[in-house]
Amino acid sequence: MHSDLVASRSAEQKGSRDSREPSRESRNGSSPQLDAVSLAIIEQLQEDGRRPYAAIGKAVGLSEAAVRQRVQKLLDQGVMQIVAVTDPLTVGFRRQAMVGVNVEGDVESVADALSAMSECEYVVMTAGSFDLMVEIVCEDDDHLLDVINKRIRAVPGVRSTESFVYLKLKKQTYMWGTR
Amino acid sequence: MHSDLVASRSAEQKGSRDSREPSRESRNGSSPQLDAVSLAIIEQLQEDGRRPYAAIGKAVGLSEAAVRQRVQKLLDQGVMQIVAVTDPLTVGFRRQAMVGVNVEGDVESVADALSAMSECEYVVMTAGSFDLMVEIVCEDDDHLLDVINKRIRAVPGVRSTESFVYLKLKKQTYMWGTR
DNA sequence: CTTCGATCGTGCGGAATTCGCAGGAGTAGG
DNA sequence: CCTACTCCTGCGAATTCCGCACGATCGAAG
Repeated sequence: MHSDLVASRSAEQKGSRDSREPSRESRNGSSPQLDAVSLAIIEQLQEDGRRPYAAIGKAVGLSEAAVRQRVQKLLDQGVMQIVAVTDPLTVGFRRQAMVGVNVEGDVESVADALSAMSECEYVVMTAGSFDLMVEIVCEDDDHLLDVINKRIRAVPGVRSTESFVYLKLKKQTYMWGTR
Repeated sequence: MHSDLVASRSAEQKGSRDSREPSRESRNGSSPQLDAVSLAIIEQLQEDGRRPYAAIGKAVGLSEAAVRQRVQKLLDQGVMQIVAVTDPLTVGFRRQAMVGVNVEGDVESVADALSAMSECEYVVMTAGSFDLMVEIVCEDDDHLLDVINKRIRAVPGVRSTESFVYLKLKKQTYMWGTR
């Protein structure tokens, strides 16, 4: 697939539209319209976030400078972030949990309130028997208890919560592009 | 805090043990025993996965080469990975869901089976009304339906599942160290 | 049809970073 | 004391990053 991109480069470049046309319409109203080349760049960086721009350029058929500019734009737009990820349990956070939340009233405002809490690492609005799913990372049991019972339940609009304490993280991947 | 580390460097270096002693005992039996310096390095890379080694070294009080060697070891050991992360909805995966799974028999073997599926991005064993929580990423509704009803439920030992389809991702962070 | 402005890619040279390797220092065990 | 091992440092050399000027394409306006 990389060779495909490379091989078609010159044709693309002088073609009228090439593969840079938006791959899909925006659904959120704020989707920054990614083309195939940016997707390929993201895919490269999902394999290795420190891969040199020149190597990425060779893989996707762009110059080093062009890759650099695209990556910078993707970062600026917030489409992508390049970070180190770990298993929190390994790094000293002893308690982690997924919390299902039921809301009365405006779900989004509750989601915003929870997002503002540093212990909430992941907040998503869902359809199903929970309105929100929230992943929280804590230092110990006391901290966990405090966050769930004092902080989350104190948010106006939170009707009820159900907690799932993590026992063991089995898989964590970020390479959707590469399958 | 950075200045603390930097200031105490020379003392640490000639001290008998310095801050490099393991911060916590291993709980999993396979935890590679991280010291304070490695934690600080991870923290730097959680802010920016492409930060130069020299800059990290200045922040944690190590030479560029030492940081490089430590980062390489952390990557080799699988303690940390440096990757690009995105909101899958932005990158063209239109359906995403959290699935709670109830298991009869060996939970871990079911977790392994689910981990082997490329659509399962995140698999964790939990305590609570689900034995497993699985996050899945799909291209569209058909794909999602297929994964949940055909693939996940076909795994031996899966008793029941409950799905929470993602409506909107509100927060996604990886900076536990920096708070 | 031409021009203007904006976007995007390329090439280049200098600065900065990464890389590999040869020590030095501390520790544990015999 | 000596060896083996681990971890850090310092230093050239190769590579990469970065800023910038220029060319090409496209849409809109004149």
